[in-house]
Amino acid sequence: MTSIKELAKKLDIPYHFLAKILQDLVYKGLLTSQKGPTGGFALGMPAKDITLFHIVEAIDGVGFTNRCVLGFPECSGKNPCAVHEQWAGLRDGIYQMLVGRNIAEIAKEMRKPEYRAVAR
Amino acid sequence: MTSIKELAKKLDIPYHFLAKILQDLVYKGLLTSQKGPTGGFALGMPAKDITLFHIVEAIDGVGFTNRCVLGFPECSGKNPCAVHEQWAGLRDGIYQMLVGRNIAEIAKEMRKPEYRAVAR
DNA sequence: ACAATTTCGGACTTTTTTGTCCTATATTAC
DNA sequence: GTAATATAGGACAAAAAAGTCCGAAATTGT
Ligand code: FES
Ligand code: FES
Repeated sequence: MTSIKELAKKLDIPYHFLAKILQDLVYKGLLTSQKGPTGGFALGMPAKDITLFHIVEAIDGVGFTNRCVLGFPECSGKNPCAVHEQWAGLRDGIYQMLVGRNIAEIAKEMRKPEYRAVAR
Repeated sequence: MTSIKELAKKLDIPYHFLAKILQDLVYKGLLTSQKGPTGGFALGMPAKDITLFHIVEAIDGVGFTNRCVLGFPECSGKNPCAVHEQWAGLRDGIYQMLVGRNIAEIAKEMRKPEYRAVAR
């Protein structure tokens, strides 16, 4: 269990700002939380099972998987846009990229101090 | 030359709303414009030369071509993120998809009434 | 020169997103 | 049971984005 206070200090971002993010992630199911002393936040499932796709789903949404990339009302082979075929392949590639990585692996890879989350 | 009035009617979107978009596209170089009667807007270069990439560049920006897809401060082989390699391929695929289509081709393909731009 | 038409660019308003703060509620240890 | 500590959730504020409007400037035809 990690508390907001602790995490906010480590990440050097405002307490209340972080609080809202974490609470949202609890709501989305990615984290669990516990109140009271010794309370805090923890992963909602084993790190091995949390993929980048889960995170993108919680933070940005995954509408890209079924929406037309050119913005047309629907994406289907019935009425394909100019890049429908090409996009189908790329979209699948992105999906595979996201589901193929879990945060247990990633955490292991990212043990270098150079890696710091940053506001886009 | 097409006027705002005419286009707004065809697309069934507010006049002033469209005006701002067109003026922005002139500023970005995608369109040219002329004032006065018989004035209006026209393509800034031959339709054959305007690719989807130009349009994405003008509307959304093309930061995706050199930014880390996970949001880290920089994207380079020196300090690759967990999906840097995979993303490099996909990113290039997207780029090729965008530069490989010009609006002359697309216009020809999209002569069907089913195709209507829509606010996402 | 004048009147009509059309874009230009900034001001303004509204809506959405982002960020902050405060009170309530749950949990723990004593 | 009480005090301390932690998250929950809504209210509030600020900032950004999206959309609207209007007067100015340019162009055309008479
Ligand atoms: S219709 Fe455009 S991506 Fe499928
Ligand atoms: S470092 Fe993340 S995509 Fe290159």
